[in-house]
Amino acid sequence: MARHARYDRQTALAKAVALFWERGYHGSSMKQIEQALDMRPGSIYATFGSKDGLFSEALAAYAEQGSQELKTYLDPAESIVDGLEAYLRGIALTGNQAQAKPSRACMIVKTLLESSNTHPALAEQANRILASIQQTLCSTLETAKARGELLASTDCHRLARLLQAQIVAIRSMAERNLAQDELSDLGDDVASILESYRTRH
Amino acid sequence: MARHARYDRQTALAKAVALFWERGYHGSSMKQIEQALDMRPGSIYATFGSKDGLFSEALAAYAEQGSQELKTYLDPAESIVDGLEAYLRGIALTGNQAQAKPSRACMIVKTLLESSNTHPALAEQANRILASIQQTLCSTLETAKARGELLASTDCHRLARLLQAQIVAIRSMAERNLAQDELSDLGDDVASILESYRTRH
DNA sequence: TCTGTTATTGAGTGATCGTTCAAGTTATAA
DNA sequence: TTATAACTTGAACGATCACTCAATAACAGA
Repeated sequence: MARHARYDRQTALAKAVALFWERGYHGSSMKQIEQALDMRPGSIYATFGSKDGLFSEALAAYAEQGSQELKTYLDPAESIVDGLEAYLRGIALTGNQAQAKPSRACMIVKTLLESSNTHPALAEQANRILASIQQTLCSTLETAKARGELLASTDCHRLARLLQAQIVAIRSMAERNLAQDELSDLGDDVASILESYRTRH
Repeated sequence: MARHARYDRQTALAKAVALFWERGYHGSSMKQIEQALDMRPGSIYATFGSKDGLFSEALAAYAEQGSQELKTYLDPAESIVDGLEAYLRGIALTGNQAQAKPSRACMIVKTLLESSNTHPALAEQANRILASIQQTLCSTLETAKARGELLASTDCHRLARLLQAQIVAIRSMAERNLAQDELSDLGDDVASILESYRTRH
């Protein structure tokens, strides 16, 4: 029919995630977006509709890659609870990651805190994503409980909420300029919280 | 000598705290600041120097009132650890507060996450405040340990860091649209983390 | 090669950003 | 009363904001 698109949508989105994650919604100007995506305003608006639309898609993409990251800890683990503890310790590590991330804190939480009183639509999306993650954690914990990893008295909904709070906590504390060992100690301490819900052998 | 100032500096600062806490640095325009403080630009710049200067003073004022709030939990408590647990449960409550707060999340954390890659001076200030709070928590825990409230094996520096992470977690989760009982359950679960560091009687 | 379709370009839109400052107002000191 | 110092005012500044659109370029099918 006609001309090919010069830009790959997924590639552009990945670059948008990096910029928005690093600088936030209000902190990222269209000028910076144009530079980061190597696209001119017309192309950006033709592809994503608006700055809001681009941010929204970027946030969704970030959430998807975040849930994949959790899976990479759960899959090779001996047990689900082992995997969850490894995940908590993993996100507390700063040094050993090959590719430096745009920000240490979670983009979803950054978005929630930034937009809750300034941009209701974004806040609602962040809320929906967090609720979805909590539900995923809950299902994971239910499976662990069915496998006998967790005490029969465990309320998985409550524990999922507590677990999400711990993830938020580590990622936010990681944005501070703490020493590596301080942060990994925190990771250990947080991971050990799960131990009190575990069945003893 | 000359004319009186029409504005009380502390009153203006309190209004600035409310606005910045609610909307963040980038989300608050000078127009909104003028309206919130009922001051014209010239007066604002004569009094606070710049938007940055005003925000910086507002953040410091917020930190001061935040540390006072902790004291109101510690002072009447039977023990230090009781007071800390009451504080954790208290910040998880949304309903019973007389005056509605501008935001549920902590302004210091909001500032840290918003400014870490866009406004180094603000991020540095947020970092310093958080380090100072952690030090205060550490001293408090040291006292509790000296009184025999905490296990002799307790590393107070680590526990202070874990405690601060829990405060950050609750306040950030409070920005979600969770039901009141969900949040208070989280407060209970977080408070119970301290129990494992407590001496048994 | 020509035609139709779609993508890209980038100068330009009005609005708003943080900030300035000359002018006006209100007090005190002489 | 007068002079002077302190404070307030608000129009206006250049820069930047998110966004638009007519012109141009690059492809496909005939």
